[in-house]
Amino acid sequence: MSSWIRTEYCGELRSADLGKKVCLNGWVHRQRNLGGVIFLDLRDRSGLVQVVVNPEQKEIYAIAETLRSEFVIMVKGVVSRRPEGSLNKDLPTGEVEVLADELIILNSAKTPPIYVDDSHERAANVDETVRLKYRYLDLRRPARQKNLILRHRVTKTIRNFLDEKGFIEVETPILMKSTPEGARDYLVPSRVNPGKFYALPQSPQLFKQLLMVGGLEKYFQIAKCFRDEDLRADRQPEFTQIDLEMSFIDQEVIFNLLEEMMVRLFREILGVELERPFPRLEYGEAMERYGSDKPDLRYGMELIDISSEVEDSEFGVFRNVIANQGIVVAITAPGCSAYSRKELDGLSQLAMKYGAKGLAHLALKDGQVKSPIAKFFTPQQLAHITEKVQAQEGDLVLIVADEPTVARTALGALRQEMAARLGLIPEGEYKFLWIVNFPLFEFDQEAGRYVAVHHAFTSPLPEDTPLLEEEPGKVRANAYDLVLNGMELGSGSIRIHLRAVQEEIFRIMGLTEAEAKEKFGFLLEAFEYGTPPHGGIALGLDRLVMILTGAANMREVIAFPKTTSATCLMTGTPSEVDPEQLQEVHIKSVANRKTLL
RNA sequence: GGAGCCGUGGUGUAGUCGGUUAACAUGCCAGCCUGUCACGCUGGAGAUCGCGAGUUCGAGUCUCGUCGGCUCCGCCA
Repeated sequence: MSSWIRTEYCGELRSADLGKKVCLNGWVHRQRNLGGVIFLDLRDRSGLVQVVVNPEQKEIYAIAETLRSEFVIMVKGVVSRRPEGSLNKDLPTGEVEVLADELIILNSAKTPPIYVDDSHERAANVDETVRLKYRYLDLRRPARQKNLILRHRVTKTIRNFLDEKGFIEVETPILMKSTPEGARDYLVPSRVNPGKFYALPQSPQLFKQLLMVGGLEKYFQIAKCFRDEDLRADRQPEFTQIDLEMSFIDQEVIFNLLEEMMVRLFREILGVELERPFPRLEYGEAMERYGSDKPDLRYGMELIDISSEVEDSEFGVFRNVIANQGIVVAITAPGCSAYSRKELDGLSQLAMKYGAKGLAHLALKDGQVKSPIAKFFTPQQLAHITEKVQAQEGDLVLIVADEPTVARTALGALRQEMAARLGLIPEGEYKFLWIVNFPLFEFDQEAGRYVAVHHAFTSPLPEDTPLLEEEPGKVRANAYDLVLNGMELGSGSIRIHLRAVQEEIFRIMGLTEAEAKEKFGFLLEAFEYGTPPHGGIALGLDRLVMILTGAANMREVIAFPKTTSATCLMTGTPSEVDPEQLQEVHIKSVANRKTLL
């Protein structure tokens, strides 16, 4: 028998191929046995084509009768035009069919526990537990493959782009040193160094800076990163960054590069033209106007400070908040004046999740302002408020009074919720922006010290460096975030390249000289050997692909993702290991001791 | 660490006020059917209702616990 290796992909056959003798490999997507003729939908990565097996072909007809879903087969035959009236316009290959004259079963298959056929929603509706356990079957679904193929095109486009721009892709270690600050590390015990541990990188940060010291000048990497923190829909414990770093540059160089990269990417992947330059927003302004450092600019509904409108009112809650350096902020939800008590309670609970103590509201209906708190305000005060927030008849004004960050964050969450409920978020729009001038430090109450907002290697803005000594909390950072549609897509900074500055930052963060030397001595030393000014950025590839595919969850764009509890249902990761293995790496587990106590 | 939602044949769901035979669709198996394409028709098998306690004459249904999944807060420089 001649070769069974495919000559064509199923989904690519067209009328132009009529008369061609082809050999196909793939999975039986569906079998339709009409009692005489048998139709097979044969599926491979490229799509489906209909195969016809006629009873006259006795040998292969007998085989075709035994075929079941997901059997792996080889079919040889001639591409033929379908008879008049039996064309399928819903299928790209719908004008043709393959008349089988050879058919062999390469492998049989048990009945799949999930639907591979996603012609209907049922495939996507199968419980995710089952789909994660049988991930290899879930991956056969065209919708899944589409995401992975798009992801491939994204990384390919980015590699080409950065290569054209003179970047060198360099791999950095996966086994590296645990460093303080930041997320929890995944630890790997060392067998040959008893009691010592490697850590998996949270990002290649230090290595990419050392590559700049090493004179590479332009580096990038599609880098796996690991953070042992709790998961979210857009957070996996291992994820991928598009990581890059450049020497002899400033912020503008990075912005230009990234904007050009995004323009290229959205054009090639989605056929969407992005507008440049991307808008820039100061961190403080973003918080004030949107209650978020990653605002979604696809809709308005901005936060409005009404502190001065309410400070003279009879409402004690507002007055107290203002007296204690707090603020009163509001948003206007158009057309929501008829919200029920229950709906308002729901919004109130949302606000409280973000630390707000409550949520006040004003409903503008029947030409009046209706609200449980209306009695504390004069008609004139109410008019001032509704005017300030530009509320009209039929609108609902939501008000949070609290310490500034809490008030804004809570109301920012409400802004997002209301926009979603009211359908104000347009699909197919991509609103990029840069957030700039982040604070360099924030004071961590729990730790009782300053911690870096971005990371410890971020340089302060030159004009703010005089403040380092006296008021570290007021120093702004040479750092920036790239935000897209309310998602933090990337984060970067111009780094410190002077030893003295780096030591000062460590000192402010509460590291003693000895600690700094022990943890980061190699970096400090490197800075003494001609380190160029440098900076860079890292983009979350998974998040980028989520937006490009419209995925609601990161699991949809990762081939083998983890569950919310950081496990893999297919392989059963993580798992216990043999006591011998533990002994070899000098580890004794106390996991069970806790439960016994 | 905390909150919420979910868990019923392979899969997706229904299951009333707690009432004895757990329903429907799809998938699966068998038979019939020569132009279907989510083929059709007929018949059949398939569930101790996630697990464990408790309340009750009686629990898929109520209570408590536990496990798993998902979403969110904290956390994620």
